Amino acid sequence: MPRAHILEAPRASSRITPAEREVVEFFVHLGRYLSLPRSVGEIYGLLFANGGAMTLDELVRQLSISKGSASQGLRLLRGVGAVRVGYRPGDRKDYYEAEVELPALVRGFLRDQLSVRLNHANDRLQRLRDAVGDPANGAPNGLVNRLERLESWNKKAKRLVPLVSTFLKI
Amino acid sequence: MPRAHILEAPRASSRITPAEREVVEFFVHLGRYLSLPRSVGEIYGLLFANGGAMTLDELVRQLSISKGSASQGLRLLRGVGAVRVGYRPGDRKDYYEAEVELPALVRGFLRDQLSVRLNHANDRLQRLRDAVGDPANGAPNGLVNRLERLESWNKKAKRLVPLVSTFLKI
DNA sequence: CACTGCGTTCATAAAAACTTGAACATCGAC
DNA sequence: GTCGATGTTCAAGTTTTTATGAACGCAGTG
Repeated sequence: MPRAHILEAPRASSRITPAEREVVEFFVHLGRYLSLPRSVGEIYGLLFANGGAMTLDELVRQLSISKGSASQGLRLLRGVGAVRVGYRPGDRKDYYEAEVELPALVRGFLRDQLSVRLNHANDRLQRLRDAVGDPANGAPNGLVNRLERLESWNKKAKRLVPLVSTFLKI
Repeated sequence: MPRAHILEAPRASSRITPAEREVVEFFVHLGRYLSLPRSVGEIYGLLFANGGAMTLDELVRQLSISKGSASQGLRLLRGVGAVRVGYRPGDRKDYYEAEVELPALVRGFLRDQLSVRLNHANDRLQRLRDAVGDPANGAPNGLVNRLERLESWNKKAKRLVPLVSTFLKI
């Protein structure tokens, strides 16, 4: 058994700098508004701070998170277009890089999340209005009317999406 | 001890109708996208379905939720402008009513939530950029630059808010 | 073939969010 | 003043979400 160095801290291959820590915390904080897990904010934050491409392994070590968290967090971030994966010839590792262009991010969100949800909500609304229309269900006065109004708002929101896209693409 | 009626369900003073139940479920579902607690969706949903003004007590009974949940949920909903409180002469109860005008709701959200957060984020960003600017903090190459870009996006988002307001006010 | 490096999966542990209910404060009525 | 009705608060219990790490699958390499 080698000599014990009890005061020696667990060694990370490369420690993150105070500046990086600050940026990571900023994105963790920001992520809270979007109900994102802390680990996701940390991963994106470190990739953003670092600027270059990093491997899953580096993220695990430098953030002291588990491989599972890193893998799942990266999947989510890839899913919304917030990180890109890169490859290097003769290297089996995946290299992750933060997408730092807000327009690209928002475009991805509008396209993949918001529009889908608006359509989904519209379907549900139509079915709801029909179900409520049946007199047997005892709908309060004016309810069908209020639901129809909801539908018209939904349509308006759908029209808003491309407007926002245009504005941000500038 | 009175005679037991083991098959008798607990009696609510006035049961909600199937139509109302459907509407409640719709808003619970919708609330999940906004990360709102189930109880909040239920409360808003029932107020929306009902159309009229209801007391905290009625919400508690008809939704079978606790007084605590109802009180806290109503506070949240008041906070974002989704319900209004009304009074009646000679009655100490508060009467709650759903705000069903989307423009009013979104205006409230943009004004009270989004703008505040954008400003908050901007403050944090400026402090972050300054901290990161200090060479002692070991910032990676180009980080200050990326942070400045974030700031410019933040400003762009702020400019977007009135645009959306205008569009929805139509 | 076995072995190793890399990423994913998933049962379980840990943490966070939500709900409950009882205690409390406030306001009028008596 | 006491009493009852009403709404809020908060500690404790419950449920949901997030993190962990061991097991697994897959590709290359030898």
